[in-house]
Amino acid sequence: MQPPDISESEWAVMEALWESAPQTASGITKTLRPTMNWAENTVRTLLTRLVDKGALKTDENASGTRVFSPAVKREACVGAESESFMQRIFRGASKPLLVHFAQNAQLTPEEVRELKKMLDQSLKNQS
Amino acid sequence: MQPPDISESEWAVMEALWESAPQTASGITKTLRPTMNWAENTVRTLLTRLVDKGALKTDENASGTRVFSPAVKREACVGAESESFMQRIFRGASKPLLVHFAQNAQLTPEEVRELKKMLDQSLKNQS
DNA sequence: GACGCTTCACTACAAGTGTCGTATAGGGTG
DNA sequence: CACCCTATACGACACTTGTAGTGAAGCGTC
Repeated sequence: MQPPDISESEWAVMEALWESAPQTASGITKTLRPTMNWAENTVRTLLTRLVDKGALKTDENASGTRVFSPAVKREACVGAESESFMQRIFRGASKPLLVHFAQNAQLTPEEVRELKKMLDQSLKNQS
Repeated sequence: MQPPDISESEWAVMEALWESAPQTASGITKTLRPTMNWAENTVRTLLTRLVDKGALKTDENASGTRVFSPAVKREACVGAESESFMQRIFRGASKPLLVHFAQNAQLTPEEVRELKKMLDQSLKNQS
């Protein structure tokens, strides 16, 4: 049940559905129209592939049209992607990664405060 | 001069060269042998592709054999990859990303201290 | 000068991606 | 009923990636 591998375009589709589900194919197309300017068939292909991969599940709505919903949690996918990204670029060392993002992120003082709190928390939970 | 897109296998090759350059094709193959168990031709293909992409440059050593060196800095590539990763997964918001990694990274108290310092620094440099 | 190893340029080929187009089937409308 | 629109399934096609194999070219040796 590990989150499947989700490609970049597919990710956009997943986002739309994590945001609001279930949706029909044409609904999703409309949702995505402003950002990705895809033909409906493109979206449908992505949907089919995502269903194949087990990332989405389908059902029928009242009028008998197929609707899609996520079958995997966003957090799980984010976690998996992050992990593989970290392996790839930082060979598993999270510190340099955090350093990189800490240096390059434009954070507000507020966010910095929050993050520092999180870091402390992470120490405690580690036990 | 933007860092080109470097695939996963290609990263392994780049890492070897960032670690020590210049190297010959067979040298790199030997360097990588323990981790990736690739045929020399596989490595050569990756090298050719990386040269095509402009990520590597070549020269000849004393004995007339071709040697490869990085044409792009590791930091630049890490930055580019991180940026595109962040766009893809976090839609540009660095905070949730940092939150994610801060929560999931197993950091030592030492590292936490260091990171908190970095975060403070990043605020100052921002101005 | 024929032979064998190293180097290198080409070619190969299956999966996965990005982007659709076509063809078909079912339902609502005049 | 004839027609049109929507929904769905399938096919298509070029490009990238992973992972090599083949064949020629150069040089060190017997």
